[in-house]
Order: sequence, then C-alpha cells, then structure tokens
Amino acid sequence: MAEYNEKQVRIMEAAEVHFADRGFEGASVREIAESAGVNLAMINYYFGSKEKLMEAVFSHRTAHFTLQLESMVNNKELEPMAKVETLVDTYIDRLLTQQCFHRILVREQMMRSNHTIVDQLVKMKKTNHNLIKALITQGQKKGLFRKNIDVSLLMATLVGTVGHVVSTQHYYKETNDLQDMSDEEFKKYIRKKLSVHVKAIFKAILSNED
Amino acid sequence: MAEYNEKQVRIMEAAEVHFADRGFEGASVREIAESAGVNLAMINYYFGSKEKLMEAVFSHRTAHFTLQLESMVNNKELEPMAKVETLVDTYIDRLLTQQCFHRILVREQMMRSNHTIVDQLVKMKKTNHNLIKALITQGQKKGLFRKNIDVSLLMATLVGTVGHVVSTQHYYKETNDLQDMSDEEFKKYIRKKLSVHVKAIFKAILSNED
Amino acid sequence: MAEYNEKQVRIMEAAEVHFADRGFEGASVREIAESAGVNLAMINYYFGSKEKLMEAVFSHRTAHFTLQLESMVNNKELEPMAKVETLVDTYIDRLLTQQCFHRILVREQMMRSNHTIVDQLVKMKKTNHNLIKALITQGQKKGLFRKNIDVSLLMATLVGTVGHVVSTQHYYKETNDLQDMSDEEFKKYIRKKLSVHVKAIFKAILSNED
Amino acid sequence: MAEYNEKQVRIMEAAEVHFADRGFEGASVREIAESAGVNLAMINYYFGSKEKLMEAVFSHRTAHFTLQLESMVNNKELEPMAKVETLVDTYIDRLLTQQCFHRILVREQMMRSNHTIVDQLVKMKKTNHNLIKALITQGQKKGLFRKNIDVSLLMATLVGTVGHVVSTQHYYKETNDLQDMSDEEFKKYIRKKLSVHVKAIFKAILSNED
DNA sequence: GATGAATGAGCTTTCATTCAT
DNA sequence: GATGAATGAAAGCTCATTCAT
Repeated sequence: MAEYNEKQVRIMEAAEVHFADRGFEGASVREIAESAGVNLAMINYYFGSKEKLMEAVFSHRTAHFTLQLESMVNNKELEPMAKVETLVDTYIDRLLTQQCFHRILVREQMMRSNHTIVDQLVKMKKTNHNLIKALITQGQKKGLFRKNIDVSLLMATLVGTVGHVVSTQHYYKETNDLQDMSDEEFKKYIRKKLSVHVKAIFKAILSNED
Repeated sequence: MAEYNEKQVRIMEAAEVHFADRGFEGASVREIAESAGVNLAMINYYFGSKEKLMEAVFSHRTAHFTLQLESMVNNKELEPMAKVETLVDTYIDRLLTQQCFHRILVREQMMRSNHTIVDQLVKMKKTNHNLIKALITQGQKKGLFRKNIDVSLLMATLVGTVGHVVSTQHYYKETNDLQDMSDEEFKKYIRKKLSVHVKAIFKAILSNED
Repeated sequence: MAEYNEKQVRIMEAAEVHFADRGFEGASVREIAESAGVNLAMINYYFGSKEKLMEAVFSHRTAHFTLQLESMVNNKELEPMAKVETLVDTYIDRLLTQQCFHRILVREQMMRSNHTIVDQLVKMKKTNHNLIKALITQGQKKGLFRKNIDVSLLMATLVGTVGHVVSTQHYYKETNDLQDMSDEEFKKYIRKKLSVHVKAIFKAILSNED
Repeated sequence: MAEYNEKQVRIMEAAEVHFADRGFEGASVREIAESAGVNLAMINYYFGSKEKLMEAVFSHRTAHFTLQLESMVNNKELEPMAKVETLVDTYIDRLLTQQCFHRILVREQMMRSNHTIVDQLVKMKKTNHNLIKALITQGQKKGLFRKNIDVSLLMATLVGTVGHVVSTQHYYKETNDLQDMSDEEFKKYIRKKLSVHVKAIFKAILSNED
C-alpha cells in the first residue's frame, strides 16, 4: 500500500471531485491543481500523468474494500441472511460516503476507454463476485436461500438501485419535496430508506419459503 | 418536432456513438464528422455547436417516449399489474435497443454539467414520475397494490438494475461464461432474464398479500 | 511530387532556418510560425506535426537531386573527368546555396535521432553512392582512372571539405582577413577556391599516371 | 586548469554522450543526471547551469590539445613532411577516440548559438591555425612544400574528411559491407584507410615537384 | 555539502469554432 | 448551401532551475 503525503492526498481528493463532475477527459489538470492549491507541475511531479493520477485515485479508494468483504464472508458467527444485510448496508454506505468516486467508476465502466483502470476494475469485480457467490452458497447449503440465484442480477439490483438514487439524488429530493433537507440529513434519510427497500428485495429473492 | 434531413440524422447517429463511447468532452467534433462522412464545418453549420448537437441527439431520442408512456397508463383495458409489466418490458427494451443513448443519459445525469439537457431531462423525469405514480395509484385504488409505495425507489430499482446490467454487460458475459454469445443472442437472453428478475421484484414490492 | 502553396513554402523556409540555427529540438514551432508570419496552429494544420514539417523540408530540398545526378552520370557526351568536375561543382553549388539545409543534414546524420528522415537519407545516400561508383567505373574502363578507388573516402573528402568550409565560413573569413567581404562576394570567392582545391585532390587521387 | 572530482567527471562524461546524441537543446539535464548516477540538483550545484556544464565538457576535452600541437610543431628533429604526417594521424586519432566530443563540436560550430563555447572555439582554432601555418612555412623554407598553400582549405580537407567518415560511419559500414565488423575492429581499419587517404592528399597538395 | 521538493516558463498539439468564398 | 482554410484558446506535459533543509 503506497503511502501518500498530505499534498498528494489533497491532489487526489481534488482530482476525484473534478473527474466525477466533468469526466476524465473533461477534467483539466490545471483546474485540479488550482483546486488542490498546488502548482500545476506538482501533479506530474507526483503522479507522472493525468492517467496515472486517475489510477492513484482508484487504488486509493479501492485499497481495502475486497479485504473487508472477504473477512465478512468468512465470518463464522454471522448467519447468511445477516451477512447479506451487512453487505447491503456496506454497499449503501460506500456509495453514500464516496459519491464522487462512485460516479467515476460508473463512468469508466460505461466507456470504451483504454484506461488501465478498467483492467483493475474487472479484476476487482470478479473477486467480489466470487466472494458474494460464496456467501449465497453458504445460505443455500443451510437450506435458507432458494436455489438458482443469479448473483450477477442480484448485485446489479443492489448496485444499480443504490447507484441510481445516489446519482440522481437531486431529482429524488425534488420529486419527493425534500429540497430543504440538508445534505447530511438527506444522506441519513436515504440510507435508511434504501436499506429497507433493498433488503426487502433481497429477502424476497433469496429466502426459501418452503 | 424538428425535421431532420438525412445528413443531419447521420450526424446525430454518429454523435450518439461518440458521446457514448468517449463522453461529451472526450468526443471530438472532428471525429464525429469523419464517422458521419460529412464536412467538419457542416456540424456547426447545421447544429450551431457541439453543445447543441448533443441537445439535438437528446431531443431526437426522447421525442416520443413520454407520449408512449402516457397512452399506456391511460389504457382502460389493461389491469394495473399488466401495465406495470408492460412498463418493465418497455424500459428493458428501450435500454437494450438504445444502449448508446442510455450511456449518454447516465453520464449527463451524473455530472454537474451546465448542459441545457439536464433541464430537459429533469422535466421529462418529473412527467414520467407522475405518470407512473398515477399507475401505482390505480392499482392501490383497486386494492391490488400495497400502500406506501416509494415510486422513486421502485423506479430506481428498475432503471438502476437494467441500466447497470446493460452498462456492464461485458462483465456479465465474462462472469457467466457467455463470451461466445453474439450480441444479438445476448440481447435476447438478457432481456428475458431481466424481465423475469425485475417483474419478480416489482410483484414482491407492489402486490398486496392480504 | 507534392505541391505546396505559398504559405506552406513560407513555413518550410522559416523552418529550415530555425532547424539549422537551433537544431530540431531547439527550434520552436512557435518561433517558426512567427518567422513565417503564420498562425501557430497553421503549421500543424498543414504539416501535422513538427516532425512531419521536418520531413517536408527534407523532401522539398532533396526532391530533384538524385534525378539530376543520374542524368549527369548517364550523359554520353561528357568525358569521365569532366563528369567528376561537374559533380564537384554541383556539390559545392548545392552546399553554398542551401547552407541551412546542409546544416540540418549534417546534424541529423550525426545524431542518434529516430526521425524518419534518417531512413530517407540512408536510402538517398546509397543511391547516390552507386551512381558515383558507376561514374568512377566508367573512367576506369576507359583506362583514365586508377584502380582501387575508395568511393566512400573520395566522397567524404568532397562533402567533408566543402561542408566544413561552409559550416565554419565565419572562421575562414576571420582567419584569412576577409571580414569585410559581403556574403555574396564571399560565396563567389570561396566557390572558386573550393572548386580548384577539390578538383586538384580528385585529379591526384583518380588520374592514372601510367 | 580546474580540478574535477570523480563525480564531476562522471557528470561530464555522461553529458558528453547526451549532448552528442541529442544536441545541446535535445539533451535533458535530468537524463544526464540519471546516466551519471547523480542527483539532478547536483549538476546545477557543481556546474551552475546546463550551459556551463557544456563549457566544462569543452574545456575538459580541449585542455591539452593546443600544447601538444605546439610541442610537435617546435620539434627540431622531425622533418616537415613527417610533422604533417604526425599531424594527420593525431587528428584522425583524436576524432576516432573522441567521437562524441567531435559531434558536439561540429554541431556547435554550425549553429548560431550564443554559447560561450563558440568564443573559446574561435580562439583555439586561431591558435591551431597559426601553429599549422608555421609548420607549412617550415616546409616551404626548406623548399619541400609548394608555395601558395591555403592552410584553411588544407585543414578543412583533413578535418572535413575524417569528421565526415566518423560522423557517418554507419553508412560507411553499410556501403562497404562491413556491418559485421566490431566497433573496435572498424576503428582500427578505418584509421589506417583514412591515414593513407589523407596523407596521399596532403602529399599531392604540399609537395614541390620541381 | 548535498538533495528532495517545488515551480514558472515553455513546449507541441488538439480543440471547437469561424470566416471567406 | 456548403466547405477548405484558418485561428485563439486551452490542453497535458517537460524543462532547467531554485530553495529549504
């Protein structure tokens, strides 16, 4: 795990916002530098290129996620459904606290970009997919979960639903007359709402009713 | 409804692909012109600017959607649940047949861009939201649908799930060993899968079990 | 043969001077544009890149040289020694009238550059070498020229001597108290001097005294 | 004569190669530092600037040359023609053993650069010119050399011919099917060839046949 | 003395756009 | 109406150099 000094972190944080707001191509290194309060040349000095800055942002954010997931799946004390609920809440939490980064991810996944990130991303997605599949299998073996679960679709519903709400929270607020709610309040509010909603879906899909 | 001549349509179609693949900022007017087989200056001549070309692409694609939705909701012959199922299939179909455009939409929604599109988008989303709310209300009045349905979350699940699968279909194929399936086959395959999956969710959430 | 318009020629001529004076790397496209009295972007518009501008300068200058040489060697009416003398005068003339270009050539040959020019240059040098070898052989067959002539060394003496004088003409003037001579006068003066000097060398080396 | 420590010498040697390969402007202080295995800032610390590093390289290489020449010319025991032959061999040897430096010299002489080097170079060339003129005069006084020798042209032939072969040795090898010869072998081979060739020229030009 | 960090100036190139015809 | 020519602005990046330690 690379160690970043204060200035580097400041640059990465500024970059994250710009990449999220304007896209990789739309973001300007000059503006990132300005936002971070550092000299333009500093960015290339520290990261080498715009591309590599992007990679650093990516690594920085995804560093511990898979490990975290792994330890959760392998936890012997939690019941499968509890694990699933934890999973849901973890994802919701991540997306809510790392909204900028989430937008970057969605964007990069969507594009036919040649960025190295995509490769890293694929690898991570596969690992995560397998971990969650293992989790589902645990529940199936205990007879708690239904057979024939399409893990990909299940995860698409989790990530898609939460991601969509987060991405379009502005519309959500407007449509539901919550314009006056502060960002912090809304985050708390929507986290609860999403948690209940997605968990209900997961239970409906997973649980064996027999 | 603006009428576009053949050349203009060719430009818009080329633009759609480029905007989808590389983002608004990443797309180059030069390359769009080349793809469309028209003179570079032609684009500004016909559309005024890159920005306005984007708007044209947007209007072109969304022209009839709300009308279509409206007629469906007001249809007196279909049962509410049948309408919901039609709604689901319509969305799936749209996203699958207009993948490029979908990617553009997701991207634009996510960004803090100043594009005029965003305004149009907000307006359209509101209209659609109200239409679907009306549909839900129809079901509730008939006692078929549960009370306390969060329409926003429900739609987020529809759009989010389908959108996510479409956006990341490459991963889906790889994860589920479908690499050898042709695009056309896969489209057919995933349409069915998504249809069943999302309808199951909608039923679980909407249907009144009492 | 590419046709260049007036502006393109102006750019190439300005480029030639800058490349000669400051080297390829040292020359700035900005300054070339300024010297040529054209917009900076114009250069990339016409030539694509600094590198390709260099190639254009090269092709422009070398376009007819090999052809000229060829027709001279194949001339049935001139005696071999007369051809050699013409060759010497032609080289001297070329170096004197195209001093900037000559400096560029010397420089590029010397450097371990990756420029495409080097390949073109090698090819041209080989062709020229073979033509001159043919010329020498003509003289040998007639019994006028000595056997065992090293064509490479002979040409090195021609090109090296003339090139060195041209490259260091400033020193030559100073050393021989010719500072007050105008450039035009000096060119005339040194052309004659070089012609006599190099022809004497060629005769001494080539002519069969038996 | 400045004394340089081991690190400084390492820097100058690395610089020489880079300046020769890429030109003064094309060479990068960063890369020189890397090649020399020293810290980037070290170079400015020791030499003040890139420019002054160049001057140091120059002084370093030319330090003893004039002295050597002087002692040779003043040598009472050698005959003038023997001196001339020694001169030729000395030049050939210098150019062959200091190829990088030679390339730098040629380049700098050619350019309209403002480097202080040029002044040093002019001064050195003048001194050398006078020494060689003295040598020629010795031969003329003894009736061995022809009158009316243009020392500048004579030296141009020596330096030009040898320099051209050295600069374009790659072509020489290819043209004469010597690609498989090692650098060391070729150096030996071409030294002999050049020696014979140039001495023959010098004799033809200098020697009084009456 | 020695150096990692930092920077202003400059580089080539590409961009969306405009204009003259 | 249609387009080749042209351009100002801005992009990412590298440079030689300096400075604080």
